[in-house]
Amino acid sequence: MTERRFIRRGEAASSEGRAKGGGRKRTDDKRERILRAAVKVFAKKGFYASRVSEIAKAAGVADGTIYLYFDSKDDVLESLFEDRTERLLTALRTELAKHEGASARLRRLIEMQLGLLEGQRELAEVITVNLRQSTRLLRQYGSKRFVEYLEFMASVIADGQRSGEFRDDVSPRVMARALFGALDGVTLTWALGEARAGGLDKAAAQLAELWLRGLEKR
Amino acid sequence: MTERRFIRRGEAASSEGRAKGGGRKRTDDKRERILRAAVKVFAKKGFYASRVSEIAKAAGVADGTIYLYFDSKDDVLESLFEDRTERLLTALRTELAKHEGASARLRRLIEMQLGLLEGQRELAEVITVNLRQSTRLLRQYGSKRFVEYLEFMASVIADGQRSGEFRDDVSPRVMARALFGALDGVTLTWALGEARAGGLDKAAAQLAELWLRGLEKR
Amino acid sequence: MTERRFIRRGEAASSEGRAKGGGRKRTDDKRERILRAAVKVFAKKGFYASRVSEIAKAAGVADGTIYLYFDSKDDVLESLFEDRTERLLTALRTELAKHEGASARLRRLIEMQLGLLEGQRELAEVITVNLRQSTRLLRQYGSKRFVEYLEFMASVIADGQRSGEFRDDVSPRVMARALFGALDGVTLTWALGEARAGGLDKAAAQLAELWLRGLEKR
Amino acid sequence: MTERRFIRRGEAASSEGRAKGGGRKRTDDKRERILRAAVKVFAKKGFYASRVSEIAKAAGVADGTIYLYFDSKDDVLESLFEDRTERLLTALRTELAKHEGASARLRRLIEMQLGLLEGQRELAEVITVNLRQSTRLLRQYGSKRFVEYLEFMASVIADGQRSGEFRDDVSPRVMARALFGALDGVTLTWALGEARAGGLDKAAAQLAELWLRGLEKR
DNA sequence: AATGAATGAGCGTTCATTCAT
DNA sequence: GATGAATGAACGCTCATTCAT
Repeated sequence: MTERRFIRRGEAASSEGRAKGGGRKRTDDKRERILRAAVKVFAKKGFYASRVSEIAKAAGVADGTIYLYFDSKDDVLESLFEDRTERLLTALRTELAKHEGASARLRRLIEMQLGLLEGQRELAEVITVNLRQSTRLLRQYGSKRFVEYLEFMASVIADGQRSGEFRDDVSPRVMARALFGALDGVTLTWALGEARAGGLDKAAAQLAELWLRGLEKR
Repeated sequence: MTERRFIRRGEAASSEGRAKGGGRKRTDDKRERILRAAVKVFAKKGFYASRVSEIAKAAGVADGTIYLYFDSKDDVLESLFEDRTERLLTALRTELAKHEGASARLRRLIEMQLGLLEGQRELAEVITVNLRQSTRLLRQYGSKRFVEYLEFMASVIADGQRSGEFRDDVSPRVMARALFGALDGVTLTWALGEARAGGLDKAAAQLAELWLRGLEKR
Repeated sequence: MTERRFIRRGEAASSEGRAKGGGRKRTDDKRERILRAAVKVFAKKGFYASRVSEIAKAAGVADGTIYLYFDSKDDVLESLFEDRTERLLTALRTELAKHEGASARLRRLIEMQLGLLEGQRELAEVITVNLRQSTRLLRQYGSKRFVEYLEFMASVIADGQRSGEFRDDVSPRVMARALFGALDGVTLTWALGEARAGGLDKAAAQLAELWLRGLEKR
Repeated sequence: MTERRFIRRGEAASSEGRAKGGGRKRTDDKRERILRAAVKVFAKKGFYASRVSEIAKAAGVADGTIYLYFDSKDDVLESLFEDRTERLLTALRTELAKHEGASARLRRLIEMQLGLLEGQRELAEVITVNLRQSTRLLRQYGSKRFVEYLEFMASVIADGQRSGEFRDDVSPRVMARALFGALDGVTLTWALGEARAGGLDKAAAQLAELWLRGLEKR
């Protein structure tokens, strides 16, 4: 709920800001329009089955226009991923700063990753599924942003270990990968399945509980 | 280690058995040869970037021969996935039957899923990455075998809840998805990264510990 | 002679008209260029032995361009046939309107069908031979235009019966089919043979005489 | 009716004769079986859309077996055509010998060409349609047999001119081509259409009448 | 900047033919 | 002779990308 607003607000802010600020032309809208169209198209048909012309059509621009904003089809997916991950990361950093204690922060992180996607089924599909479809993305698994995101998760865990809240006999990185995988797996099933409202929120509560108990020092 | 043998043994058994039993021709070899070649090629380049002709070459057969055993390129991936999942499932059932208690069984499951892939980096890549590249596979996420596999995981958890070993305030299915995701995420990072020997074994121990504590009733 | 001009004029008119009228782009030229190339290629090698790439090369366009104007290779043949039949039909209607009496009109029709192909050996070959090579064309034997053409022939005969010029104990449709077959057979032999100049004109005279005597009421 | 028997008898005679006479092996049956299967398959799908394996299946032999009796797929069609044309020619020569006068003989010829195909829709389709689908057949339009057949028709007309029954201001060869085309056109329409019983017989009567009047000297 | 017609390299799949058994 | 698994050359079509306007 609240979380989704971060993204909305973010998007609004960036485009309005730019348009008004005057530094950049309104064409920034176009970039964003293309990305939004790409989310829809990729979610519906998958990266490989999606045609550049379909994205163009969905975005209301000419095929060639896409190449004014992106280097290639791969770049569209990559940019999409980078862009959305950046937003999530920004929102996370802002939000987690408000919470004290590794446990509370990890719980919030879990809630947010899943919460941000509730109601954004298409984006969820793209992130969970299509991410693995671009050869380039794969080979550099992951993009800078993704690595950054994982490192952020790991740092939350490491902080907890340092403060004595979490067991320190586990690798923060491995745990971060595992946690991301767990969240990703749940999201994937949800997105490809019925995508029931509230489904992810419930899952978030259960997962947070499980993970916190699992990491708890005793 | 031990686990890998299940697969090896399985393969050997099946092909020898058939060759001797005489029911099928030696062409069974060819199907298996194609699947093994596909693992290599898909792992190296990804499903979409892989060419049927490359698989054929790697398998030492003509391009057309592939179509004597599979309907399409998609079908090769699908069959590969079904086949390997079935083997894993069979091995798991055999192995878990030897253990008492949900905790012991869940730990063993985690060890096996990761253990079976240690040393089989290519297969690991195919299963974790390429699985999400076939449109057909995606839309039916997943294939019968995959659902069967997830259900098997859920049943181990549900058994633990029934016996009082595990908390019963979590959904076995959600937990199964999350656990699979966690294992999958770890495997993916391992496979695409350095794939250090013993890496997955260590991760398995940590994950088992975390998961069991998280599910533990108290 | 005179007749061929109908086609020439028709082509010129249509493309000029479009270019000037401005409704369509110059791409109409391209469609026509492809059709003309297809006539040459189909005539030389037959429909099945003709390669799309050969047509493209002969037309001076890229392979893919053909698919901007036609759905498939089959569609090229079909369109070719429809297009040329329509032109013939239009020319016939214009010309026959100038003649009084069923006999005179039938004679003119025979002269025109053969006359239009004199000097257009390739088109003759395509129409007589390749027409029967497209599965789609076959199954719908024939296309709307072809049926329209046969009906037109039948109507000329039926008119003659109504006016009392022709015997009325024959079926106009059967006669139309037979007459078309006769003209087609003669054209085929001519096109595949020496295609001697004036050959079809002579044949036209003989066939007109034979057919008119055969249909004459007495 | 009577006519069809020629073919039946002919077929029976040849295979029985050979089987009993002992000179050739029973494999001649196989050749004939393949040809009959080819008629069915070619008629249903056209030459190009027909698969050698389909013919083999329809004939109840292995794919490779076909190559023991024929050089290629083209050769199957060619042989089929040659074989059936020869039978028709033999039947025609036998039958026409019984009739006096060019008119009676030409009428009989028309009746027979159409009559032989009544009830043999598949063969009719193959002869009228598929004949034009083999590049090789086309280029040698026609095969020896076909030319022989046309020459036979021309000779009947030439005989009539010599005896004074027919006008001598037409070319027997052109007339033969035209007549064959007329019969072919009628047959094609019939075969691809409803193929109503008696349809060809009626058409034969009308065509014979028309042609004889058209050729009549007066 | 925006367009969209044109490009052409690239690939999955087919199927006539072969040949070891 | 008969088989049918295997072959691999061949091709229609697609679609990401370019570029003249």
